[in-house]
Amino acid sequence: MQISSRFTIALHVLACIAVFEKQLKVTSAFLSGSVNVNAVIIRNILLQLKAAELIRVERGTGGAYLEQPADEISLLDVYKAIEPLEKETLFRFHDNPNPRCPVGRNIHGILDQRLLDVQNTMENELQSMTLADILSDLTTKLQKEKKE
Amino acid sequence: MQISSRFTIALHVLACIAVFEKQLKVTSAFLSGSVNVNAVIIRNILLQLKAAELIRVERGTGGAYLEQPADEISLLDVYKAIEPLEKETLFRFHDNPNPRCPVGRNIHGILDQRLLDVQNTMENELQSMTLADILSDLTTKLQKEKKE
DNA sequence: CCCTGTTGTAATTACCTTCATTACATCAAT
DNA sequence: ATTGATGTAATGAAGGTAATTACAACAGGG
Repeated sequence: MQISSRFTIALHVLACIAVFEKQLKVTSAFLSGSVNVNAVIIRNILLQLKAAELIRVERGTGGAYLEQPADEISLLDVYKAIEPLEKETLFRFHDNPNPRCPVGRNIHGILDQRLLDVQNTMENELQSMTLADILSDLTTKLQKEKKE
Repeated sequence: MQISSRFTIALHVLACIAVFEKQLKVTSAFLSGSVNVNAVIIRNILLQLKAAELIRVERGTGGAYLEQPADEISLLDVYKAIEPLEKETLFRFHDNPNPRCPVGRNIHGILDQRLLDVQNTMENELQSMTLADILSDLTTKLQKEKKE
């Protein structure tokens, strides 16, 4: 099972806002064109990013803007804004192990901590990367493009 | 989006096999009773664990057995046996970013490496834990049960 | 004040994955 | 041959993803 593409879409959206917000009005239609998914999907993602206070969206006139500096928006911030993980655990657990089996009645307690460790490790890695890193990679790539 | 419960089911199954294989015939019906999911689900998981050479399954007579020592079966081995992500990545990517947008035509290349780093970090953590660790936790818990 | 462009939001649809369930062929030992 | 188990296919329900249509709410310009 994979993590939904809405996460990478959100990163794409944030990168677009950072790059274009000074030059033009970054609307859901514009973002829809760059990401190439339906504008309603974009708008829902914008709502989630706004709820997490990562961006600001102008209601009537249109346009999205970063609400925090790029180096303070970590990939974990975006991940948590987008992924509505039930009970916050990455790993789903089978519901009703048999309490009359010594393994069945203990497996949940045993695995919970270890799987949480795995999840925390992953989230720490996500926290170590910021939108600024993405933007830095991007300018590097764009400069390479110019040379050719 | 969460990782399928088939992963924790597989760990439950392996723990049961390790605990019971010397005492009784560990059949899919028995495992189904301990895990509390349908026997066909168990059988399919057993097939995947067998394909990964983690267990052996007796065809006509029935019964599953560990094919490797518990301290050589890492949680990553189980994860890879169960989750059919072989060629795919943990993070799904939106398909067709607009190549005429400077962000759109570069976002994939930029994010790929960073998301792969995150995935590798998670997998390394999974590799550091083995079935023997789970069994050790289990015996500790069972001894505590006895005291009460 | 109304028109226009945009956001916020609901509803519908199609598709995919997970898991439960039924059914049955295959197999090994007695 | 009978028995008890595995291997495997097919179907259905439930839930999530994403596309799409539709429209109310809103802000600014003419």
